Amino acid sequence: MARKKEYIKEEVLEKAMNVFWRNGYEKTSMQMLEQEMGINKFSIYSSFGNKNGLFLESIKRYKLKTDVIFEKFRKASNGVQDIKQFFYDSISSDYMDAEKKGCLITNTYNESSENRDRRINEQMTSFMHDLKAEFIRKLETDAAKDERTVLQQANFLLLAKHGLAAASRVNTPTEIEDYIEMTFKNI
Amino acid sequence: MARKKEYIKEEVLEKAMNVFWRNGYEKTSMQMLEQEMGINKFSIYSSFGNKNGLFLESIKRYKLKTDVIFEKFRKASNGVQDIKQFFYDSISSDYMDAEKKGCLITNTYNESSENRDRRINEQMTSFMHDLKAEFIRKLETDAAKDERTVLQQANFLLLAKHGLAAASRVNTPTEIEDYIEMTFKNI
DNA sequence: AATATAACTAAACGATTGTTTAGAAATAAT
DNA sequence: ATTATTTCTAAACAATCGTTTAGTTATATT
Repeated sequence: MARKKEYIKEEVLEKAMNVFWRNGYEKTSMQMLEQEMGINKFSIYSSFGNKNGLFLESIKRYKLKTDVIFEKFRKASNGVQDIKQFFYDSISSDYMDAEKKGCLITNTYNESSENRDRRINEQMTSFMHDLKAEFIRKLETDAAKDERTVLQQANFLLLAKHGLAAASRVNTPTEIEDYIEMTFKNI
Repeated sequence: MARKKEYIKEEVLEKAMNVFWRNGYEKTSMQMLEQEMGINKFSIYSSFGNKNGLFLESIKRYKLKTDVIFEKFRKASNGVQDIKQFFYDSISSDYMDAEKKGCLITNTYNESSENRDRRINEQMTSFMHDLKAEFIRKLETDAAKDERTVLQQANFLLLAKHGLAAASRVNTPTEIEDYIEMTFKNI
């Protein structure tokens, strides 16, 4: 009864996610998205609503993508060592090439958090919450740590991820490795 | 021979610096600056050239402002303990009220670093370089640390400052204190 | 084959960005 | 008091932002 779409929604979404990943939300314009996604603004708006909607879908897709790492992390059973491995996996070139810098969600978190779409904030909050919960679960496997220590270290590791995100943008692999090793030296 | 300025350059610069501090470079518009500085766009441009020039002067002024803390840091003589104290001073309410979040220069560093004015990048690089040099000097006072360890820990602390900048935007004072304490636990 | 509907192209929308400019107001020197 | 020079106000600038819309093209159903 009507014309066919000339693109696959998930394909252009993947491309959009990569643009957001490289440049951040604010620095990504609809013009850039049009070009990189290879479809017209009209098609973007009809498929994703608006820029916020497209970003929201991109974040959800990012979560799916990183879920592989997160599941590996969740299923592992070496306590604190798993967290360290998770840090290394997060910056591994397997799922992140040179132009995609850091963690999309952590980066977004660092962009000024006000005036943002509610649903996007929810996605970020839940991501951070899940991560923290998993940190806590891993830390708790060490019976030597009391509850206060566990919470303290979980917060520390969550913030360390911000340092890692910053590092993966400007520092060398050696410096990044140094940073991770130092972070876990007394955890 | 001519009309008098109706504002004091350093006074309006102080106000501009605070606006940049609160919002970051990109999110600060000339309209906001006009309003907060209390002078016309024409006056801004005749006094500071353009937005970049105004930001550059703001950074220089920020350096002057924080030099008090940095000098205290430099002159102290308790080695690593001084670095920790410097971290605490950096977030103290003495020089930073609730709306100014984190370190202006570290924040700027976290904003995408490309397409920026050369002179601004120089200011930031020199700030980071000076900070790192001082970290190294303090760490070296501990004879137990070999050269490699000193460099490794200096890099770690520099990146930890990014985590602190992120923390000071979203976390509670207790969490921030936890973060600092944990950072220095094994330094 | 005709029709209805969805997806396309491409231009325009109003708002906002940083920057410039024309003209009025003020002041110091003549 | 006139003149020269600087600062002011206020409007406009071109460029870009995210978003919408009018009109054409293609396809599934009748």
